[in-house]
Amino acid sequence: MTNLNSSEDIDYGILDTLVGYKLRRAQVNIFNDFSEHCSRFGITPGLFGVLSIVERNPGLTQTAIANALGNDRSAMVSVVDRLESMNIVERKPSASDRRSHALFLTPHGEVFYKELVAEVLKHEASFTSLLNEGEKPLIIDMLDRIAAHKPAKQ
Amino acid sequence: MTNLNSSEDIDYGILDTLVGYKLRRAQVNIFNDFSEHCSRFGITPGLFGVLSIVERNPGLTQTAIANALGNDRSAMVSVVDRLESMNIVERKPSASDRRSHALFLTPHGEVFYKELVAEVLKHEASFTSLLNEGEKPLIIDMLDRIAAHKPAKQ
DNA sequence: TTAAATTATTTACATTCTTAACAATTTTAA
DNA sequence: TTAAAATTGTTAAGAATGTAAATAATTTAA
Repeated sequence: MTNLNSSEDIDYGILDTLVGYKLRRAQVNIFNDFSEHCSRFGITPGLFGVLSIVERNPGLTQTAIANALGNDRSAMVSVVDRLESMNIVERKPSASDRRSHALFLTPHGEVFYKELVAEVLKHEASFTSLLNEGEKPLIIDMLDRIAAHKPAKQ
Repeated sequence: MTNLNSSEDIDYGILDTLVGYKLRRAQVNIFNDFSEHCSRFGITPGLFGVLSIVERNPGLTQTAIANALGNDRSAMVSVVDRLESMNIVERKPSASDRRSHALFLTPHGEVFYKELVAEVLKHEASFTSLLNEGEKPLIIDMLDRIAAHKPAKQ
């Protein structure tokens, strides 16, 4: 077989040198695997992020969680609606501010989250096995730098 | 100011250890900066990927390009439509297969792409400056591993 | 105490991705 | 050679995600 137009024959040019492109390809792949692992839970990467913050920081408002995750406030509404309909999270009136909702895991949510984390850790281990000694903390450090970088507008 | 609910007070829990989460945050940030740099060209990261492949591999079919970039071929249609409407890319009938279109940069597309790459390289340099000696090839290598990993279905 | 800011929410919209279907064409197999 | 299967570009529909603007309720600041 002559392999015409197969991806092995492709010259990626500058793409092969761009961190942004490589990040994208890696992120898509790892997110797809995450979603496969967690499909039986009905949980996407985005939902898992919210759950993780709520579990470790019970009582936060929706806006605080959105800020923590770099999301827009308005996007939280449907996410929390969904998690509430799954009986995983509940909105409670905030004691200090009657405009806002404090978010908590429900008792079922606590159990659910523990099982979910076990699955997420399997997924993570599968990818971490690709990294050599010391590489995981290093890539996380580099990714933190890239995520925090705010270049001056020009 | 007591900084109530500011992101500094947030416990990210397991998220802080997940390569997938860190990848996501880094990727969103670098893509936003890419888009800002290239907004005057009307080019998104996705369009730039297609242009880069076409420039280095003139005459490829839409499906071959989609495969190279990990996209679905149906998504190529509107992308190529857009690039054609910008007079950057043109579809030509394939000599060997009357079902397919061979893609090429137009003469204007060649000039356009050169200017675009100059801007992309400025963007890239801004982020590469965050990485120490030897870290860029290393992160690209790690990202390649993560992007290529196909865990066995379980 | 008024004016400004913030919260959650709704709505609308643009993107992006998937999936399925289709006609035209090519490839494969009988 | 011919019939069946696969491939190409395309269209259409639906889901997911992100963004932006507007609103009422409430809080904060002047």
